[in-house]
Amino acid sequence: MTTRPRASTEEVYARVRADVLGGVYAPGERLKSTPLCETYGASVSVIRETLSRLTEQGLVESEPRIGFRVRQVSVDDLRHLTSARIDVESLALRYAIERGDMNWESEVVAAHHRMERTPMLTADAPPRVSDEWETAHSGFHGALLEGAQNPWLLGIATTLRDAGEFYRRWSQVHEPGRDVAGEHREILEATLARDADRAVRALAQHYQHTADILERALAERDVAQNS
Amino acid sequence: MTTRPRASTEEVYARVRADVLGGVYAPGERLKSTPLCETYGASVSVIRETLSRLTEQGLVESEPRIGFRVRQVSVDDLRHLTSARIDVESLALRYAIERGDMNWESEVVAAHHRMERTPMLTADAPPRVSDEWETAHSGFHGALLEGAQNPWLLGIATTLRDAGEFYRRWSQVHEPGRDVAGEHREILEATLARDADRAVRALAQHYQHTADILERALAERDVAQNS
DNA sequence: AAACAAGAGATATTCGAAAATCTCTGAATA
DNA sequence: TATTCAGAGATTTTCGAATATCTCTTGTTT
Repeated sequence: MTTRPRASTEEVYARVRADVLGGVYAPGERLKSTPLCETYGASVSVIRETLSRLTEQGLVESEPRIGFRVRQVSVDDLRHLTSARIDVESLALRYAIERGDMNWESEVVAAHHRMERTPMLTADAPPRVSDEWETAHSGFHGALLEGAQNPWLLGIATTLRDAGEFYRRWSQVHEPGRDVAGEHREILEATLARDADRAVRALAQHYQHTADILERALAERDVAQNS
Repeated sequence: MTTRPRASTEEVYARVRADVLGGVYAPGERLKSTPLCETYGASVSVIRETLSRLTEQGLVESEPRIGFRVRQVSVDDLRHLTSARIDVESLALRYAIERGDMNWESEVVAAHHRMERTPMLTADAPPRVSDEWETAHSGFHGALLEGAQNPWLLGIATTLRDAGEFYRRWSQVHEPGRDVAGEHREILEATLARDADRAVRALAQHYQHTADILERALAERDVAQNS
């Protein structure tokens, strides 16, 4: 089995994207081509293509003739994003609960299990949310919506999730008292019980809770910056 | 007042995008760089950047190392698209009706007036839907959603609208008996009356009606191709 | 005849230099 | 002192040639 070598552009694109999403660059930070070329070992065309793709996704902002920068964050934007995300994912979850078959259910259960068995925090000091858990978490929410069987809806949900990821990774907050596992269990149970109202309520609360924590962190950061 | 000369990339991008959306290239048609370079008078990097941006939007499909092609269409895809579009726009319209201020109302009325006063069909034989009307039509639906004041939601709606535009322009069907103006008036009236349920119902019917016509045209085209 | 291999041509991709544009500094002017 | 201007340096943008890859034809082998 030969592993077809990926096109360089694809690889560089994936790495830059992961780095932007992973908080390697600060919101609003300029992304100059020359340094990026060195960092990722690619030529200016490849970097440029990557950045314009990310711009199209809203992860990067571009001003023609001036340059690219990581997208800005703000409390207002976070609120809009959260609202849109809750609305769209609720929609998709309802479809999934209505239409999802046994195979979908199994995938959801599997994804949930994977997430539960992945350690959430790293051994660092202070502890960070581990990349593995983030992936598993994303996988669980993705699996839930998969049942809606509408590629357009899924695509939209993914875009919004990525934008949310950006906020989350950047702030790297975590609330000690929060029972995230419990929130997920509630979503899972309601979904398997095919109780759409209850599942959607749980999902919305889950996202709203996260957003509230992020918003507080964001506000604190702004205060710190202005002083 | 100096008109800042747009970056060439931006101009080429806009032209290619308009052409893809406008049905100049058939769904599934390959978009080879060399011919495109000549057509638009740009170098391969500029064309490539344009195509990868359009790929990110879902208007163009790309297979690494093989090339770009105009996105495929299918009855299934149209159904998914329509469903997502109705759901998302309904959401946005509800917010708009709930939150929109007097200024928004005025914009909606203005956009509607503009559309009503623009001739829908060209003088060609057979008559086509005029570009001016398409623009005005798009403007009306855009103005409606503007009141939701959520950039994320608006962005999503725009993406879906563009994809729909692609289907519409490509098939260029029009139903002689259909009272499009009446459908729009109903949406407008219900919106101004702040009757969300009625407005959303009218909007959904409007899109579903269009989709049904397109679906029929699409099915006929497939039959014609397979024979 | 079918399957495979080699090679020519077509095409996508990558590169780095050339050109265009922007930004910032410091001197000249009002 | 504030404003304007010129120019050096930094940066983005564009270009077309060089390279890598794919595709299709033709010929060879089984």
